[in-house]
Amino acid sequence: MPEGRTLDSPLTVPDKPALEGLEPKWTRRWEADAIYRFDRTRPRAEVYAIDTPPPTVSGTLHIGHVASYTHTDVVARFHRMRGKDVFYPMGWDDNGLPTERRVQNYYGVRCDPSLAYDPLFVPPEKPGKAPIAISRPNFIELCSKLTEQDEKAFEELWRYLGLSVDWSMTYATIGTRAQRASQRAFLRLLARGLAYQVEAPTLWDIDFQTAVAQAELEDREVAGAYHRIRFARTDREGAVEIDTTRPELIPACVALVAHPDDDRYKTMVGSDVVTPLFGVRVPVRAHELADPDKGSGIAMICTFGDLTDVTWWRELRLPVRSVIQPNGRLRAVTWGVSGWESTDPDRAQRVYQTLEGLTLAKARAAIVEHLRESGDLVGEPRPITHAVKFYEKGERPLEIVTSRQWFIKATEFRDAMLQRGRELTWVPDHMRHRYEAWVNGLTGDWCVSRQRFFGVPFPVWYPVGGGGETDYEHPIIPSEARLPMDPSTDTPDGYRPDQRGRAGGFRGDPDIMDTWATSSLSPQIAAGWEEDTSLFTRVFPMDLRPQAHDIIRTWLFSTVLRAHLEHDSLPWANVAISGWVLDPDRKKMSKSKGNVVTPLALLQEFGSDGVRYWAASGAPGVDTAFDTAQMRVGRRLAIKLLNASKFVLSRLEPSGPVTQSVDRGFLTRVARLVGDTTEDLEQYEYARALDRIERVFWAFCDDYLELVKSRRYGDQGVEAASSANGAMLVALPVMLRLFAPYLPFVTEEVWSWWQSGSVHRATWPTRDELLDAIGGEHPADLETLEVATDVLGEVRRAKSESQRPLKAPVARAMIYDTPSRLERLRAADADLRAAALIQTLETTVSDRFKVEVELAS
RNA sequence: GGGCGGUUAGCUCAGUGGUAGAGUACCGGUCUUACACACCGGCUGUCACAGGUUCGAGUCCUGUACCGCCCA
Repeated sequence: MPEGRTLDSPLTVPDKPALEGLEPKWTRRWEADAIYRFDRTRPRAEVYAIDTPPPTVSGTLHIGHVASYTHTDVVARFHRMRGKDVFYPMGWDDNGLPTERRVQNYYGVRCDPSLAYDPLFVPPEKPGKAPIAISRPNFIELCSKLTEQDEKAFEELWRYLGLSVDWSMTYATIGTRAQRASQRAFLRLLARGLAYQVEAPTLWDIDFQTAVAQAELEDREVAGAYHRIRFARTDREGAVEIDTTRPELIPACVALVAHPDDDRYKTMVGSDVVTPLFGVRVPVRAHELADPDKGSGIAMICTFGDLTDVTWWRELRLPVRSVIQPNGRLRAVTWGVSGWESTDPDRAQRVYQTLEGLTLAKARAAIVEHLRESGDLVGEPRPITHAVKFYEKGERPLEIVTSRQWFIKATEFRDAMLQRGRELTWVPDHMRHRYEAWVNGLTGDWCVSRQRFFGVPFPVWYPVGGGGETDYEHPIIPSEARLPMDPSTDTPDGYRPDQRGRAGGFRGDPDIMDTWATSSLSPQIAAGWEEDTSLFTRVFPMDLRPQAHDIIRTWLFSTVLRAHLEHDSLPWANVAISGWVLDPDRKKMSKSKGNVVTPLALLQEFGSDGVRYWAASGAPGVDTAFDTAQMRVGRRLAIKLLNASKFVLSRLEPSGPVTQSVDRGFLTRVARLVGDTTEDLEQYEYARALDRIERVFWAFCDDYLELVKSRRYGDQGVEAASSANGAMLVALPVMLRLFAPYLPFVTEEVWSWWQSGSVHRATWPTRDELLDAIGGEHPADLETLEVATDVLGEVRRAKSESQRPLKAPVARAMIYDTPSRLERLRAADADLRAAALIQTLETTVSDRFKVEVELAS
């Protein structure tokens, strides 16, 4: 043994080491020994806190999750071994639409908030054909029940993968703590005027029947058609022709608009035209957003056909004439009354009656027929494809519906958000552009209310006036001590439960918060904001937010905003963006494409370490190809670690100071490796670090061990053998610790053969511990090792090309090389001869390296 | 339309100014007492294209093409 080193515990090396069974064995031990438990006595400076993404439990964990959570776990394990107390909790994102949809399908139910709670309700074994209507409390019960099951399955998978999460710190976004934090944060924003409620045109999904935020939009190219339609002029004879893709909104038309510089329409601006079929006088107006190149260059403004209509309506101060209901059907209208004036109310009514109650698509077809009959349709509709806004989870285009919604102020903090983005360290750096583009493109405040059921309720009631009307202007706010609360079941102070909905009583806000309104507080929820101050001051603001790039505009942005508003700080110092896992056709893995690979079978086939190896080869921010071949390589690496370790530990005596050149050379190489990988990992370059470690390890197995094999058995005497064994016993535990963040199972297994404690609580190796063993760097000895390895390779090639076994003896080997390299080689002479079975070794000075090999017959 | 990233061996990817690399696949060899779930060796390139800077460019600059993503 090297001086000062003793065996920690007796050797227990299996005869045939194997990977099978390591996952259950070690996950149980880690849990029992609380290896990953956060120590809440350490000061902030000694803590590394991670804001783990809470996965959506009603979805499925796919191989993409495995990849990105592995990246974070490698970083967490590195910092833990560096001596940091790692705060690494898991969260479950269980509230919101995905869960509602899953519950609806799983149990065959739908939520009807008008129903009363049925304490005896039991869902059917199998979902029936027609969904059963159940009360909101019953529905929420089912949501909670199902998410609980899902969370268990998720946790098992994460444990099997080897995530070093502290499972005692787990939170759920529908949990009590999350509800309390969300409601408290909301009430504080409300008190400061940063949250407000307003009745305004809002993006609306007609299938989910809820408002949707800008961040949840996506453009999709869909088929449509331009319809050219005549509007009668009033300033003179004739008509003006407009192009629209939405003729069904003619009854909602409030104006026409052209570009102010468009000579075709300049003289018309200010005059009125009359809508076809409905005979409504509407003005012609001018606005820069009218595109002269689009259609006929003059457009119809409806309330509301799209977001540009909203802009025109607001800036041109136009009236509202709304026909779209929240369910996407045309509502009833009485023509001729105030706001619905018509030059021919009877005709308008007659036409409109055929449209009322129809879906928008059917109304469009019907109105085109009317226009054809009346001669107001010019030519036939011309098919086009155009970008239409959809809710990212929706199937039909979004509509714009005027409704009362809660907003959190965002646009006025644009500059502050840009500044926060600059303060953040982004890995990789270029991802900051995504954030900046989003912040610069903000068009409005953040709509946070949703007309759904399974989520955090808005903690407000409203007084009900004498006539039964709701007084939205004077919300009743609970004290923070009452949180979390549900205004649909809780009663405000000073009221009785039976006053709910009655004149002079109260009414609860029916909405719930957007899921991002809760998960934007994930650092606060996990850190025990205002509930566990001792924890909070140790972990907030956190060190790292790991996440994928597709939710920079939602989760990342909203978290930065909330921390800025509530704490006047960043929520974390660093953000690491992971890429996606692509299938072999370079397509993103997604459920809808049907190319999702479920992880458990892979973990079982290749071992968690094998899959983690593949995952950790994907650099931050870079998309990774799904590749089982890489997992197989990882599995081989893990097996190699078992066998090489077994070899090293198979003969510990004699063991002593590292005195031989080849040994010192190799430890010099390992010392450099430790320095390089430590730097890499500090910068989240875990993939590059793994590549380096792996290279040195394979060189250790293929070349170094082969060179010293005979010496360690005593062929060159006791001191030389002691040096070999001593060096191996220094190198092995260093390499095990370097691999530990990547391959937690196999490294722990090997560590347990002769060390006490967990490798995952061992100290990250340092250059100094290696250099202490050899008295500083030995570059000359490293060169000795390199030249010996080069020669060994040449001899192997000669044997291979002669189709002889590697154990075939070499009668004579002539080495051509520079004087200095030949000089270095002398220190490895005996090792090289033994490893390559060279009988006579000769050298010739040359400026070009070459080996001539004469095999013994 | 604006922006970001990418394009290197059949495949997956390293490579930030100094002689093009690794793994894998493929081909051939070896049952060498840590490992046949192994080992050894070989083969594989207009570094997308066109200009430019430089003694020297896969690497820096300009432009083009294609792929992916983000934002309109």
